[in-house]
Amino acid sequence: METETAPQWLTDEEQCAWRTHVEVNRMLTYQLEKDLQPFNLTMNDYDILVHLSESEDLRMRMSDLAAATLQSKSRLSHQITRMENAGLVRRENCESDRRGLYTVLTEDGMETMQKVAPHHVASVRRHFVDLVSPEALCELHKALTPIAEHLRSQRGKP
Amino acid sequence: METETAPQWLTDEEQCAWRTHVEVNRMLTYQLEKDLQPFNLTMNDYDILVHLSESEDLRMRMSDLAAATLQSKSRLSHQITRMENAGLVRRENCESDRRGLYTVLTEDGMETMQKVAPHHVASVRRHFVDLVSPEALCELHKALTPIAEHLRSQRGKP
DNA sequence: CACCATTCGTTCACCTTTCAACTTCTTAGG
DNA sequence: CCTAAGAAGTTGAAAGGTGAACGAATGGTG
Repeated sequence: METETAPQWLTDEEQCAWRTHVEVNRMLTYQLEKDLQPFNLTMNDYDILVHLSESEDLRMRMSDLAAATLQSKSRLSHQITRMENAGLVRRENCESDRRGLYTVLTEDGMETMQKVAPHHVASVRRHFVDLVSPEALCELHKALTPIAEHLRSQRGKP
Repeated sequence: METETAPQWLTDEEQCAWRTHVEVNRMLTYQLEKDLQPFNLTMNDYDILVHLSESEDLRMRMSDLAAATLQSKSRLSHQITRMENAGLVRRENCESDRRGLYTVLTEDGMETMQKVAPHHVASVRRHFVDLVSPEALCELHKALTPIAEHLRSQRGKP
């Protein structure tokens, strides 16, 4: 049985919007990464520091952190090992579930965070937020919201 | 002399828009990548096939292709080696500049492209384009345009 | 013309990510 | 309880990415 249908190609407007979106993402990632380099941090490092610093007791379970930062457990494990060696975080056993581990933000990690955050925020402003009007930013957010919801609902499906 | 100024933190709206943007990008990349996997292609592969198929004589210089796909020459060189082994492209000497090489789309590469494109477009629709109204997509595009321009102007600066 | 800075693309050594296998512990069912 | 299914996290090997260094070719300048 035939299930093929004519492909629904993108219209010019759609294609243009799509390509811009992809391009912005790649270039933006590149710039933000570059602006963090002087501090010897990657965006992944920074993201993890943010999550930890916003968590109760400055700690998170490995699995939760992996889910929150959208990466595999394996990748996170290697990543945390590196950050541990750099003194930014430390592993700590979990009493209630002895399979589990916490990643805990160290004093050093917190200081690094506080030192770097202003620069990173400035970078986000310079390359993104400050380049569009508050109204446009709001429109952008409104447009992305349904997409974010859809994608969240797709996480780890077939 | 003191050059520090109070950090311009993001407002709640700004932060929310920003985080959504980052999140969408990561999840979207993940989904598109996943939808290409059954065809044994990565987005990088696909992107290169698109660029080549849209070029005159189905060929591009390495440097131009690297610039177009926003990756380092080194990375592209490895990437093309892999794609060459997969039979999708082939390297060809450049007559007018004997330092140079062309990456040329092969017959196989073209067929792969034509086979995969409808699926990829469907994927882009499913996870992005079709989730927002044409008006919202247009707003999105309008909001991103100045950002894209800014970032293009930053390419390879200090 | 001869020179030297520059460009083109590859390579090497090193780091990061992926994937599957593995250990340890928890938990639901009989 | 005991067992089997499954979750938490790590590990190690293989694949992919980075950045500096390199050889070959080009092209503007004196």
